[in-house]
Amino acid sequence: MRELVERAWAEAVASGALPAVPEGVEAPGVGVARPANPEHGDFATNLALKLARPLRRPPLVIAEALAPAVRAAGGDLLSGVEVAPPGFLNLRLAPAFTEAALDRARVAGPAFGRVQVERTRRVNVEFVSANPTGPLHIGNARGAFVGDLLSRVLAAAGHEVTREYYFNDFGAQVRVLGASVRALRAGEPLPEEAYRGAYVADLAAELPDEVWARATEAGADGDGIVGAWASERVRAGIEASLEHLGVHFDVWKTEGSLHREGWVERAISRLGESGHVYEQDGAVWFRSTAFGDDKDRVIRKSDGAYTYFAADIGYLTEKFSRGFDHLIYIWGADHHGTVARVRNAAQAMGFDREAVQMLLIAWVRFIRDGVEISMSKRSGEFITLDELLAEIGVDAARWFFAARGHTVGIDFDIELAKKQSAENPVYYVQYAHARIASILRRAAEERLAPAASVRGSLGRDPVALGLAAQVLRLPEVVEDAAAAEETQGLTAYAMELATTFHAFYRDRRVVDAGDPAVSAARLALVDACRLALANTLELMGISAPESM
RNA sequence: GCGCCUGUAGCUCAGUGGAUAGAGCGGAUGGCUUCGGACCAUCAGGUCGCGGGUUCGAAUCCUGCCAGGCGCGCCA
Repeated sequence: MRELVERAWAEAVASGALPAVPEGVEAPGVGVARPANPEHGDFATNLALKLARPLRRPPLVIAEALAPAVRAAGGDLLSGVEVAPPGFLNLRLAPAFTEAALDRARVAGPAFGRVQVERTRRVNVEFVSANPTGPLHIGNARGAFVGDLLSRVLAAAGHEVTREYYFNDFGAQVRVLGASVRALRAGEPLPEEAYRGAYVADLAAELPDEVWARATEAGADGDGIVGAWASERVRAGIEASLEHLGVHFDVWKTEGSLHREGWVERAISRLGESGHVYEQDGAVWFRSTAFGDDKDRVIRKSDGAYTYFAADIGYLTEKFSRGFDHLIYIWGADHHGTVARVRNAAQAMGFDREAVQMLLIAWVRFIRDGVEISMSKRSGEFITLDELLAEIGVDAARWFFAARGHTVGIDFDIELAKKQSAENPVYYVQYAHARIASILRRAAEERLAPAASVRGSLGRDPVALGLAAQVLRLPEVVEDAAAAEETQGLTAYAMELATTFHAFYRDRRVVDAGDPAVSAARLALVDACRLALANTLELMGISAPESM
């Protein structure tokens, strides 16, 4: 539709109906919106308002001049082009076009709503990335859902998406976990800094004798041996939890592998080639200030060990070497201080810093009985993701996070969520889907089937056309969601579509054995609606039940 | 102190340059002998944190305040 208006604009200029935008003045972008008010048509463009300034003419005059060109460009696609003060052009779709589009949507089936954006990318989405020292807890929930939701949306827009989980498989945390398990197994008191959750006791009980023997033999190094076993055990549990949420990772990457395979060393020398690496006080530094950071950053400590940041830059080069042209990191908001240094390093190594993007996920305060739940893996006081989802359900949780922007802090009242779950909007949408499925079953009993094509059969019914128009918005909703890297548009759309359907159901009888022609057309329409609901829910990883 | 994020209905949140600022929950009232009442309809509820500015037009952009969160390590 935007293209159509742009084409009309170009032709209006070519034919002399409108003056061209003067040299040196930036031409405005064409905005096409879906008016909230049905009287304003199916689409509206503000082009005339935008052109008022550069052309130095009143918007209404421009709109009048533009209207015939839009009419001509629209051909039989548009049934109406109206000028409305203060200078909007309101466009109305021809029923025949809507009918044809609906037919195409039904043929596309599960692919309806998937789009192919002009510039597709190979995208790496790294998320969760919690170190395997304990089960995922509710603090990890938001990142897991946001990363998965975003991955689904990007894939639906035609991008090639790889979901990646990064974790540390050696180092202090893993040794502490090992020491904790070891102490419990030996019946010794836990070290001061130990992990204390019930899962630690479970691990101690499950520790194979063979590992235990090797650890005992190794003495002090035994913590690492037990830790390696325990962290892999925990990691597998994390993977199982995530799969249970419908979150599947394509790649599990360890920090250790980056060191072993030389990525860290190579990245540092590559960084050195840019001249932004220096030594001071026995440590190796990256001159991050050269790119606007407020201080330089240590890559290798004076004791010879690499910092976490060193692994970050090694990982950057490793990711780019795999051919990704867009790296997305889903990080907790508390990591925002590290954003600049990583992007700076990417730039210094000659990568496009714009291709490296961090999405900072704001904090979620989990509240039960009016009290915030504090979480600490060390103390063992936390609620696992599995426990949370057993309480409120995967579908409700996914909806909850999909409906909110990732930058806003959220209060998640668990009791309230449970109490409201029966009234959760997600069930409203699922109900609409189940209701349509029920209608289709009922129709089959009456020996009525959806029409193969709705051509010529909806055109005179504004209620049917209204539902069809709502159904046909899906591809544009997906495109917008992918472009904005946001999912709230999907939940809003699903709600509106369900509402429109329920109103249609109230006003129009679908299954009517006395009028098979109308029934067939309406069955086709509601089936298309069911398809749009199912595809939208699928995009969010939410089930679309046939009955409930 | 500096940096980033947030502030919209009683609650939880959408809306980031357009037409009368929306939804869900909660509240009030009404609606099936007929395709699923987990539904529908109507009503109440707003200084869009506050003040300036830009614009034909600002919740949206700029700026100064106020409030809350997070960060500012040779930790990870």
